[in-house]
Amino acid sequence: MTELEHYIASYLGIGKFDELVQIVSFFKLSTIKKGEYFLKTGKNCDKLSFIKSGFLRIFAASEKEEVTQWIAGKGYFVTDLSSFIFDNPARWTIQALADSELYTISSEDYKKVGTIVSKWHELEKQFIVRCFTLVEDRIFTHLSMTAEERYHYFFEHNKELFNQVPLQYIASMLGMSPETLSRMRRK
Amino acid sequence: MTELEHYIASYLGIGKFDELVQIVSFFKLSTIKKGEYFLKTGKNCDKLSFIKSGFLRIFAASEKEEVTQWIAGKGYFVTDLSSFIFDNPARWTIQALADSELYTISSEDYKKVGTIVSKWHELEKQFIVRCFTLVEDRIFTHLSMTAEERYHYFFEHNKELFNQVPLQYIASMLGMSPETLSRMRRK
DNA sequence: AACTATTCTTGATAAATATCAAGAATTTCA
DNA sequence: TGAAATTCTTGATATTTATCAAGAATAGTT
Repeated sequence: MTELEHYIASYLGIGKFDELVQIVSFFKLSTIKKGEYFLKTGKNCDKLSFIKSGFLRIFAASEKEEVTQWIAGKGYFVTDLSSFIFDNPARWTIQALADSELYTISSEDYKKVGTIVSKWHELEKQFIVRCFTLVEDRIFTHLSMTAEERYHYFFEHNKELFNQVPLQYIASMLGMSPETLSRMRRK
Repeated sequence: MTELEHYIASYLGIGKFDELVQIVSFFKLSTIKKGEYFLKTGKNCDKLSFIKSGFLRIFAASEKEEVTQWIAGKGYFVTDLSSFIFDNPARWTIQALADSELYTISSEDYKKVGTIVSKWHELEKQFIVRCFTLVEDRIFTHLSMTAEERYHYFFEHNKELFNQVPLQYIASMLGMSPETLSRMRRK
């Protein structure tokens, strides 16, 4: 199995191997250079990508500053889900934090998958429910933890990010100032 | 159209009226008294309810205290989504904050809907994506707003809660202490 | 209505976190 | 490689929010 087959099988639980191969064949490998934009707020997000290597930052502008919603690395899917599914204007801007390799499916091809794979909508739903649960958990961390606890929790689960991504973005994503993150790291 | 038909049509966009009527027929009206539990953490959540009247609080125990994740009122659906879809043990406890009327569908009947309504999984997926987007927005409020801004934002959008629900739960849901919420209200 | 529970408010104080400013370290790029 | 730009750290200080404690207000119960 290729890497992408492996990930899609484990995320979506595609049972039949020939279906899996068909799905994967829709994804095209491309690269994006550090600093380039995958998506800008207001545009339509017509693609869903799987990160083979590199990092992408999902963020939006608030009144005062940029707010980093998430940083996605190897093995993550990236898209503006609402824009991708409903053809809304995107709420997020997505930018490469490093040269990255992406397997990308267009929304056009994505729609075809439903006609090819039996139970696709069921599997897709289940995948989105898992995403929903993760985001819900993240709210819980904001309701029940201090900044320092969030830092530790995140650090334990995402060590790889800390050497490869500017810390200011991690701070924003954790809901604290860069100075505060810096001080917590010292300990 | 009944109230429930109206809500389900607007949330899920069911096109065919006879399908809508069939779906709604699975929902049974029942009542739950103030203080009673709709669901307890660790149990299986085998039902999805629509609130006709009243309020339910969704919460979980953290190390220190109870953390209120959300308070649902009239017009909301309540369930532990992950438990309902995957038959996991529930992560949330759900308790009535007032005598409430619920339209409830069992997970058993819920599964039948997929066989009755064409495009059900598609519609269901779209509904869950909307829920995902709402939760994502909520994270954004924690990353970009102060406690006071979150209070104002929430108050503007949920005025009805403030007279009918203990404020300590609203405070918890907004990620602040009850005293802080009290002080903000004074202004 | 009177008693009890619970919830809410308020003040005093402590703790957590943000802001500002400057210098150090690192990265970028010509 | 070296200069410029960006990012990170650190200290001093301000602001926000939490905690503790007590009394006031409200809701629940007999």
